[in-house]
Amino acid sequence: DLERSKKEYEEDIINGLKWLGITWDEGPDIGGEYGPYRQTERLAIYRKYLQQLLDENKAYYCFCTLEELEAQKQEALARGEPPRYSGKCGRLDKKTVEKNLAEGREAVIRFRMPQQIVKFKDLIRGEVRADLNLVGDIIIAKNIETPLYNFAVVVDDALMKITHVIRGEDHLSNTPKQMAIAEALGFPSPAYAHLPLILGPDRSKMSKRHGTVSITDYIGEGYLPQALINFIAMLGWHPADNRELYDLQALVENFSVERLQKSGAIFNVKKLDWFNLQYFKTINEEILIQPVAKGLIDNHLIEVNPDKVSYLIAGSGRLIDLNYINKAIALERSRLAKISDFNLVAEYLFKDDLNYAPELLQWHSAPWQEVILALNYAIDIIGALSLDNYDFNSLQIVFNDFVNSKAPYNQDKGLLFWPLRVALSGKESSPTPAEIIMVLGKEESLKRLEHARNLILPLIS
RNA sequence: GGCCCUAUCGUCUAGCCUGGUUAGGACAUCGCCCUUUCACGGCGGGAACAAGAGUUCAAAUCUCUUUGGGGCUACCA
Repeated sequence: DLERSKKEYEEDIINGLKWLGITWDEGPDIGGEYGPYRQTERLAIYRKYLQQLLDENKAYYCFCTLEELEAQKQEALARGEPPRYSGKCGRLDKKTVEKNLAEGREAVIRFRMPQQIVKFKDLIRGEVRADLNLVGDIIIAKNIETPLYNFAVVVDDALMKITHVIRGEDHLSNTPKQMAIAEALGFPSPAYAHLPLILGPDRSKMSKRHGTVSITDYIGEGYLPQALINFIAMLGWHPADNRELYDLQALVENFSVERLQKSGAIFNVKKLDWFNLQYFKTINEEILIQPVAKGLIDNHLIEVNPDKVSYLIAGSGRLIDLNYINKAIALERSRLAKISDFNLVAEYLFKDDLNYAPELLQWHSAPWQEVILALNYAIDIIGALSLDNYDFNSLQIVFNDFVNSKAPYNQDKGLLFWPLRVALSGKESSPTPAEIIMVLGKEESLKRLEHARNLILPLIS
């Protein structure tokens, strides 16, 4: 169908498969012995076989109008019968057909469906039987130049020497038709395996209305190919043991058709996220820097500095470099399941005007005086330090020493740490203050603490 | 409606073929620990054989029926 064969769809599919790490030996992008591989480029081939069926009287022209067909269909339905073509035009004599054609009447091509019960062995479902009497003479081409799916794939499978057709269960009922066409053409039928469908949360076939369905979209959402492959594989296949993590190679080594599932599985995003986390944990931070920087730019949190090697915090003009981003990633790593989470969870590190209610600074409704006191202590401590000489651990020790030696903090550390956290991050959940300080640096940290203090001052009467 | 496929925790599933399991694992959820918050991590809990009948000493497992779910029913693929 020309409507669907847009170039961008093709590229979408090819890019998605490549991203997943799936390769192929032949295809529209790399050619091969059995090409061409685009159905739009195989029209001459289909025409030849269409003509063959016509010549052998295994197919015929049908001149019935859409209106007639619709009327018949409704009639059949009303009688509670399966709607199928009456076969009327199949009984036309040769002269009439030629006359009609010569007059330029519109005609589709129908296949004379053998009236029999067929059985075939599906690799997943075992023996499947279908009654072709119920199907009727299906249309296999809109005209000699425009073949339809059920006919075209049969020709393709045979000519391309396809041995196994593995596809969705939604094609199960097409299989007998295709086998009948193959037989009429004198082609052998490939082995068939019909996979269960992936379902949306409402248990119906997963589609656009369920949200994200295309690989491209999952790439955009920051998922890792290993996670998507692993997750989808487990949706329809399961090993005998309890192993969960399989990369593509392990899948290839261990896969077996026998262990394929028969019933449809609901696509559970939470589990996909878990798989992603498993692989995300193993990837090196260096690899994350560029994609994360790109995400920050796309979200207008930072912009590239004219010098091209550093970045500017949007709005404030604070200068940061890749090392800063690197430290930020390390800091938030455990809160990330995928790259795109970073913008949300680490926004405060790339945004200098934090918006939070002053009340958030109060640990268990501590009085404002206490909050001010805590902020002041912190400002003194940090102000006296040269952070270059510290790392997270040694800075944490400085704070711990202070807290342990001073009441009331030795009784309730939150009294000190909570206001710091909020002042530094603007949030109630964040890494520990010492960690944030090591990323922000002395200057920006002090600025944020002072800002918090200024926020409170007017509240004290 | 007709035809076809299918049925174990909320979800993905192991077990079913070759009857005898405390019906196992993972995600999610809940609780506890770690802890200044969150996350990570560790430990633990609750949670399923769709229903009925039959065969059998014994049924998730074999047979039948019912019910549920899904797909197809195009001059789409």
